[in-house]
Amino acid sequence: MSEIRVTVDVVIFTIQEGALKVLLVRRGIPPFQDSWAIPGGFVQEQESLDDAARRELMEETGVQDVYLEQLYSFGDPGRDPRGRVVTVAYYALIAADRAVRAGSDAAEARWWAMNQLPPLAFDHDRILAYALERIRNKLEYTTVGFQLLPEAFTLSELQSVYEAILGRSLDKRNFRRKINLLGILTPSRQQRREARARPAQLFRFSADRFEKLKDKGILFPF
Amino acid sequence: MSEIRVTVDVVIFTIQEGALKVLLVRRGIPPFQDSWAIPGGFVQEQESLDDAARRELMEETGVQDVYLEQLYSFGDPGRDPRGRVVTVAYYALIAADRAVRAGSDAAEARWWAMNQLPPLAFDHDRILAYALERIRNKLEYTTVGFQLLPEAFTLSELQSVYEAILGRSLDKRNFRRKINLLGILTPSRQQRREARARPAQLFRFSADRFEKLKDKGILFPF
DNA sequence: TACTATAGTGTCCCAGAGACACTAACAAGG
DNA sequence: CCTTGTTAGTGTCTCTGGGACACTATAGTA
Repeated sequence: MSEIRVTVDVVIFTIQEGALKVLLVRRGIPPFQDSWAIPGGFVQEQESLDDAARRELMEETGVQDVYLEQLYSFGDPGRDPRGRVVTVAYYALIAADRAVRAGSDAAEARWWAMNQLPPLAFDHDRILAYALERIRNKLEYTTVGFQLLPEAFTLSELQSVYEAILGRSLDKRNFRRKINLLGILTPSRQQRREARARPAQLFRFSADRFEKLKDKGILFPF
Repeated sequence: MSEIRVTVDVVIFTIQEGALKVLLVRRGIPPFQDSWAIPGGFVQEQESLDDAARRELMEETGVQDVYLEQLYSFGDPGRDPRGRVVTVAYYALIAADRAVRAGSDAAEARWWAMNQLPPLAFDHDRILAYALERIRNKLEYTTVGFQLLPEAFTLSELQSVYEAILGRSLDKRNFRRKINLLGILTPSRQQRREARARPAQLFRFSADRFEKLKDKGILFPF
């Protein structure tokens, strides 16, 4: 009767070479053979939707404890030619320094820049568009941007994450003023020295100060 | 194997007596017999999730063409003691003058004020809390508030909708200034005369001006 | 005609955000 | 060691949006 196959698809974002990238897997079998698709799989009998998404993420990238959030559910009849499938889409943010492995199993997997995507299977273009919209919005009133950086980072690196996601350049002084005003960064004692340039101060995200602000109901305009 | 029952639950909001109310149905059978629940039902084989939500809304209230938006999907194993059920939650906004019928079928149904809810079945308290959070947020950057009013309304009525949803009182002059600045209301020629008081100007929501602003990427701060 | 109830209106002040240009510190190469 | 190239870091002005705040206008009713 009304039993439907339920999958989770996980849009996995990271930052590479100053660009926002997404992990896609190549389909080895029909339908949409050789097309690229968002990694996903069936929800098991005894796991929650969140757990299923975490499991998929682990299988594809080997990482745990990253930012993961439910996005939207897609369930048009006919979105999968094999039969009725409802997918609960998630998106995940992986710090630049942890996004090493791409694809544990045999399937081909690689990172794609969001502005140069291949043709996608199923309705995955819609899902990706929606994920991009969501992360752009969240960037403006939350601290998701920090999830894409290693523990210690420079202000320039943080700014380039924002620019990569928003797709436009930001004013350096205005950006730093806003970050300072939030008061959620603690300077590290160290500096990062790049070749042939002035060293930059390293900072860490201070979650405790962030929690205090959140408890007071203060949001985070960017 | 991995077939799961999928339902849609629709949180149906309206404004009555200056308060935000939600439509709940009394469960006639176990589990949670005699508890109150969000109206919902199984997704049929050949309908989209949106269609299923629309159908539920029609069955419960007899209304069509109202604001309807997907909220979130809830799928913890054990949320329904009878077995694995994933529910895709929606919420709907019904204009005050259309929210007449409550419950077409035999089941008992009634409107409950959001600040005086009865004990709820399943995880429906979570769903309701999330719906309230969503509509509060959306109120601040969209025009969902207008969906809860009849076609012609006074500024005082519009303000009381905002106050009912946000749960706090707003300043009359600041509120009117903001509405004016948006420029999305066209004054009607008529007035509404209440007993024993000065008549109020009636306005209509002008969707065309709204669309123009939206196309320019202008959002709606409240 | 006085009383009551709701409609309608303007100013001041503060905070957040955008536009804008120069100096500082390091490395490499001559 | 001095010049050049590259990135880091810093302050002001101005505009706009939002919050706080109190009185007059118009109707009905007693």
